[in-house]
Amino acid sequence: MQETDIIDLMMHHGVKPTANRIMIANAFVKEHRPLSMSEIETQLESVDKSVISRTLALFRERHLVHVLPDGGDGIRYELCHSCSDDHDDDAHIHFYCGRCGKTFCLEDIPIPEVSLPEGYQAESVNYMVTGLCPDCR
Amino acid sequence: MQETDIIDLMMHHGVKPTANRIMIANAFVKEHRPLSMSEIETQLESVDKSVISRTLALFRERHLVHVLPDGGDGIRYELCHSCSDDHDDDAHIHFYCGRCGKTFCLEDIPIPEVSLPEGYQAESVNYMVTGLCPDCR
DNA sequence: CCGGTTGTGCAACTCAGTTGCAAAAGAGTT
DNA sequence: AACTCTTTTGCAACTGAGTTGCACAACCGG
Repeated sequence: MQETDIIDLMMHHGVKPTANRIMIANAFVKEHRPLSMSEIETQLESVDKSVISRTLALFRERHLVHVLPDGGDGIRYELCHSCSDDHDDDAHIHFYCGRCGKTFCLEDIPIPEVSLPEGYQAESVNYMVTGLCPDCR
Repeated sequence: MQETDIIDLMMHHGVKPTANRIMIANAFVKEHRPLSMSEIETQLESVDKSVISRTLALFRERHLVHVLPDGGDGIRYELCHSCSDDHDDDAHIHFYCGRCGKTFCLEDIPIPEVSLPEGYQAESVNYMVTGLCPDCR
């Protein structure tokens, strides 16, 4: 993805593309995997954590990123590709490596569906496999 | 499950059954769903949070509970039923209600398996559906 | 150039969870 | 029971991730 594409994406979601925001969005493109706030903080030393916090909140509100549970204990943000501007859609499984702590998207693997018991109404599904990634095996 | 069973379970996992620990384990039996630390804190006002913290760490180490991501942003602990004393096993899906914030075990629904790409080595799988529970619909 | 809106950087704050430590409770021995 | 050693408990202090308040800077339309 080019930087111009990112800017387009942000505009399309009603987010003004400032320098900080572009850097943060670029971090997702560069790593190509869901990032935690602290990972972004480490990667972008020059950007204050308050800016990162507020930017992620904004991105989330505008459906530019969505949230998924970290394999460890927190949450991660993933750049939306197929999400519309008012609805999140994230249909692939994720893999959390217990050694390096990274989370990967396995984009080719759709989440298998299940049928819920009477009364439960699903909105979204998260499928997370924990184990060792190719680099850490 | 009777209180004597809980004590047996604890003994079997090498955990000395003190009054506090029995109360904490009972909370899981009573609620019959994964609990967060703060939920336990609320339910057992008389038990100090440091005791809860240390007890959960111990339970976890001895495979009496295992951990799963909270649908929200933290983690929850679930009493192991089928886990051996040195290995966790948790093969059913979970449901997180976005309104009341509770997490439910759907014990009858096994997690559908997927085949991972070359190089990824799975250890455990978590399948979490978010939505509205029967009480909150 | 001006005035209003939006974004930024710093410091202060919050809150869940953890840790240090001394007192209390247990368990085994004589 | 008295003694000693180990484990658990309760309190207070600490920690760290994340958020918020606020003044200043950047931006934008007229």
